[in-house]
Amino acid sequence: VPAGRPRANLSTDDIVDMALTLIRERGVEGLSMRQLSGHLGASLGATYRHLPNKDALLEQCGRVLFARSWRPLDEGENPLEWLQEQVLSVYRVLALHRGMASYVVHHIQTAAQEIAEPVLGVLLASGFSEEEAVVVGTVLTLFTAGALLTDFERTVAVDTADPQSLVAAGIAFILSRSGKGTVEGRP
Amino acid sequence: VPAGRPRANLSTDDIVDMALTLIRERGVEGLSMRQLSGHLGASLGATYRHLPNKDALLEQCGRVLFARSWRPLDEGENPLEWLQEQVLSVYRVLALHRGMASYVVHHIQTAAQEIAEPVLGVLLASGFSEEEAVVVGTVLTLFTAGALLTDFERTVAVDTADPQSLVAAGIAFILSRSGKGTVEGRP
DNA sequence: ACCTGAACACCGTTCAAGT
DNA sequence: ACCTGAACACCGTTCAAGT
Repeated sequence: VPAGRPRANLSTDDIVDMALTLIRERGVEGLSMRQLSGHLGASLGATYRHLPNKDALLEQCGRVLFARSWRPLDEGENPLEWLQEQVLSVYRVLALHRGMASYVVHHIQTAAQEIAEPVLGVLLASGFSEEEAVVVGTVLTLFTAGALLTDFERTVAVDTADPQSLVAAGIAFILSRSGKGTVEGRP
Repeated sequence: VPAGRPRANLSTDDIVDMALTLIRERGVEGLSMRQLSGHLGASLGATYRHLPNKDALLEQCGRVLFARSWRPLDEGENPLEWLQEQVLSVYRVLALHRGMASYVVHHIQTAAQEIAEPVLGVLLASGFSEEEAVVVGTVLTLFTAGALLTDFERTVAVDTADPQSLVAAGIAFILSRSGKGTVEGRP
């Protein structure tokens, strides 16, 4: 615990920001409530007055990381390109915060509806049946989760291509199957 | 720690088996080296003489769970049906051992080559290009990993269908895209 | 009213001391 | 030679005592 003078005006945001900084440096595994409080110049009790426990802290960190890396769909934008960009964006943020994947994935699953609607729109418009579209949504979500959770850079097809283009190719493949030719553009 | 008389002839297999029993009852989170040793009727030091640390224990547990649920491809069997069966088999074992997914996924990724070869064979034979086949393999692996790691029963399309048929539908979808009609049977 | 930090009940891991 | 379990250096969490 580094030197720290007592400190008032500690906010929950300060705590979460500092936690994310420490996670970037040492991973989630290396984060302790004592060390965190020390870096904030606050006491252990002061930190616990803002958060009921460590798990709640990590949940909030996950939410913040997701919010930072997630851009909502612009009107008129191609939902498939948008989705591809979002997955890679989340992927990059997670690569910098070891151990946070499972906390961020939770928010991705929460955002599943936000994702599903525009994507299903395009799929239906390009020839998928409604039943198929649901399956495609599931495959997309779980593929994304798998890519984010497995640290697959080290384990899947390391020599073939860089991870980003592999993820991009995977998403493109999943979306490329359609009843009437290739999926492109909006409805 | 329950009553336990001192014990000789402690084997690594005994330790791993007992660890898996305790994990089945209370999850990985609830497993401690002290409690494990107590249930084995052994001392903490005795347990550590068989394993360098807790992580090594969990790695071995993951390997054992994988071996238990994995059946190699029979000669003459349809690789795609086999793969589908294997994914569901691993899924079921993991549902019984909370928190072990990440340890078992490691072995699935190790087995990726064993999976990839026969599956790619079928895909190539049914019209995929070699390049596409690599992508399909990646999608399959990451989809599977995602399904196993996210506890998706609770978060994805809960109302639509049971998890098993969703996984099955996902795998079927991924494999259904081919250059010349539906993928079926062996080459 | 707010904050502190010692105290509690645990961890994983080690290793001097016993047999 | 093998085993034990107290000891060490940590945890997350609480709450009496201070200001």
